[in-house]
Amino acid sequence: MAYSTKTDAKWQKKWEETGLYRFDPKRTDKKLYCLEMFSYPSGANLHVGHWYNYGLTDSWARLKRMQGWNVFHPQGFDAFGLPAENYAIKTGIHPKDSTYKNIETMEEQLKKMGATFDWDYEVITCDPEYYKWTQWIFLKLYEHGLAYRKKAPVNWCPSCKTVLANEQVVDGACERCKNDVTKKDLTQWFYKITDYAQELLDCLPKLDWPEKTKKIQQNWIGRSEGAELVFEGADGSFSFKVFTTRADTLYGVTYVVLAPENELVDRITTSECKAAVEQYRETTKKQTEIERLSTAREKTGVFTGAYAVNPANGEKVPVWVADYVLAGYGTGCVMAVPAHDERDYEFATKYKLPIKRVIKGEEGVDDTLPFVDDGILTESCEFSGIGSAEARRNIVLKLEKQGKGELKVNYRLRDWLVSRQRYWGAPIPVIHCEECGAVPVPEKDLPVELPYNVEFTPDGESPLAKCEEYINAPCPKCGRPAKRDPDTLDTFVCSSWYFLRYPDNRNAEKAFDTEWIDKMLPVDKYVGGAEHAAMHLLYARFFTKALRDMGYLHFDEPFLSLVHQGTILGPDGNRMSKSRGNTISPDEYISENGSDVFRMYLAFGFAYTDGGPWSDDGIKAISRFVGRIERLVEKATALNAAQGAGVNGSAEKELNHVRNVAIKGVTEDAERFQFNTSIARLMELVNALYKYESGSQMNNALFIDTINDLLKLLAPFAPHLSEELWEQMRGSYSIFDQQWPKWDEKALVLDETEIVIQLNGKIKDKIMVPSGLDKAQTEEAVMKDPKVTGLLEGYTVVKVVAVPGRLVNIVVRQ
RNA sequence: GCGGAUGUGGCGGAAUUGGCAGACGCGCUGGAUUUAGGUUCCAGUGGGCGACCGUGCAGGUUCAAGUCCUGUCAUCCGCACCA
Repeated sequence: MAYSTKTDAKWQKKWEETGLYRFDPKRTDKKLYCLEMFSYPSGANLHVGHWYNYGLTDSWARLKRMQGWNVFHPQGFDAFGLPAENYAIKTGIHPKDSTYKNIETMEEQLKKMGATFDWDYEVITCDPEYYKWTQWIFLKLYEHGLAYRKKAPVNWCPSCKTVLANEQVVDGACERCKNDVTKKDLTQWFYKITDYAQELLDCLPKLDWPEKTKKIQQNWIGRSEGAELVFEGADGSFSFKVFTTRADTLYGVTYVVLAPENELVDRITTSECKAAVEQYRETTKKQTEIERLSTAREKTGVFTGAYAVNPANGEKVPVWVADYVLAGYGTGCVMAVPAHDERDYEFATKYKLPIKRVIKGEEGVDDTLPFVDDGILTESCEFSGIGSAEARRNIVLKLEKQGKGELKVNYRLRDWLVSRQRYWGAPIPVIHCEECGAVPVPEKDLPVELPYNVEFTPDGESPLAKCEEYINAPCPKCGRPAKRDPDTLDTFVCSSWYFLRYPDNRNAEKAFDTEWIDKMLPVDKYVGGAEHAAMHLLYARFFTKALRDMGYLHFDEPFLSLVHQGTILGPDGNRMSKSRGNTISPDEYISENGSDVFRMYLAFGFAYTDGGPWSDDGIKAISRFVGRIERLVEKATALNAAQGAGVNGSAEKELNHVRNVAIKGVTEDAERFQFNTSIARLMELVNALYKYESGSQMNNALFIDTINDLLKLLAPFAPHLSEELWEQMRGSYSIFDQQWPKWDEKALVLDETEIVIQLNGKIKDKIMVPSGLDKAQTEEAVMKDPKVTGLLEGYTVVKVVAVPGRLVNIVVRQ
């Protein structure tokens, strides 16, 4: 019977019945935690991306298993989120109902993939048993000062009366009603990830992660060294700090700028300027972040009427408000040095503010303004004549003595806003009491369960706020009537610790057992999309470090080794999308060819981390390859296995050579997620077996033995097929309990090696020499070869470069 | 605008520390099997008649460059004035 979905079903059943992939909790010494980023349970079937991520990582896990590792390979669902809630608003189907239904479908599909997932350890983030502990972590963070409340602007659609996610704002307008979106300040919960900014940066070099991902995180954290300087109001009624990396340009400050959102603006704006400033602030609110931060746009701003004093020289400079200054970065105030900053230069030119040079270029350097490089100070009192680098330090040190400045490291990273004005998420376990303020829900009362009966229609309030039986609760401290926090947690919170829950998913007493997860973690291999390079991966690292500092675990990093799969594009080379009509549905291909053919095509047709365009022709090639293997097994099972032994003649040696090259190649390539070349080595082995089989004499034992190795090497990539053929070869169940083949170094070396002969770097000929010659021997063998002496006639040899086993380059002169 | 990545036959893609460019496969060509088509099996296949030329383009380093250096172009992806 040829391989088909029937084969898939047969073995999936047997694997399940025998519990083949069950993790053995007793063998933690050889544990290997292999994890793919879990998925959102959408209503649709598994798409090619799921297969590419899960199918091939599963192949890697199978390889590791056969190498003797006790692989922990769990799976679960990131089940809270916006799509289910939007779906509910549209159709009236409750998010809980649709989500659990989708999970059921998806589980079924994932099982059909034939992966080694151990479903006993499944985690679903919208289960109260899970989010109970998401809430518990919130309480712990709060207890340790890592969760706090502050005001922050949200996108607000005045017409829908609802808060919008960035992706729901299209060109400054509400996605649904097309009205202008503005900003609204709400008091919201934050996690203090900035406390860990430095450590998150410091630990990056040690991680076995793609360099570009580390770079993204490094940029996201954005450490910059500079200084905080104090500017006082000219009338002495106020003061504020600015952050600058260019303290050396302090004497060139001709104005200062506050972010429009800065609270100081209200206090300092003079009555004559009030109207203009207010109007400017309103316009700013309507800008989307993209518009506001666009470089193409002309800079705008207004004068507040107030003046501040330059702490270095006592000069009076005007205070402006402009939206090119961001409230969330640094102090939200900037000292403007138009002569030495492009943005300030542009702004000053437009509003006719003075421009004062305080830095000269070194000898011969073009220092036309704006001159933003380091140079020599000028017009800067006692600092004139010294270099920028030195001045940056000295100027701050001088101000420090007067209490007007200090050296300071600033990070671009902002605290993580976790409040969402949504229903379908983990409720924030806090009760707001008029007397006692924000009171955390006591641990014993967790989980704060999400009520089922709520009104989703957006009307300006969090859906939970309108649910009377939910929102009203007695204050845990004083017992008086109070109200629950109406918001839910960002779904990134749920996914920031699921890998900690997997190994201990049934624990009803704790989020996880410390001793146990210290054994099970860190995750040894984490595989998922590059789009999570900044946020998810940073948040998960932060959670790990925070929980470590609270003593709940004792490792520093959650994911030791990380791989990003590439993207499979449509056949036209574009990103797959319904609107383009270029989507590929795995289901049709699988029912026609079987899941292993589909998986192997994904393995063979692409460089794993690059991805690329889909091709139907590629899948046919794999189908053919499977047929070739089946016919080999058919031949082998008809043979008398007792005939023949060892590796003797040259044909046998050649087959054995290819076999060992394949073992080495597959072992090393699959290890580093280079599945395409792994399959190529298997194809070579199959070709060699055909060639051997067509020869005049056959050593049955060698042939059969080689086929057995072939099947083992194939097993990770085509698990059902290999298990089936292994059974036909009368191997004992299961092939996945067999030992991974080891290669024989001796068999990798042929008797003779081909050496390339180059003359002045150009290839002229090739000769065979005995293998294993060293440099001098290679040179000798080549130089006395008649072919070479012939080549050299009429030339003078200048130099000979010999590379053993590869080539000899002879440098000659006429 | 800034940052990152990529660029190799007709196509997908291979090439340890710089050491035979194009592994493996698709496609194509030819042959065998077959009544025929398909399937299967075998062989050939970067370009050029050739000396030679070929890894986006132009330089450079080296006995030797797809690989290292400088510049440049194109495509894709992130981030958005970071003071």
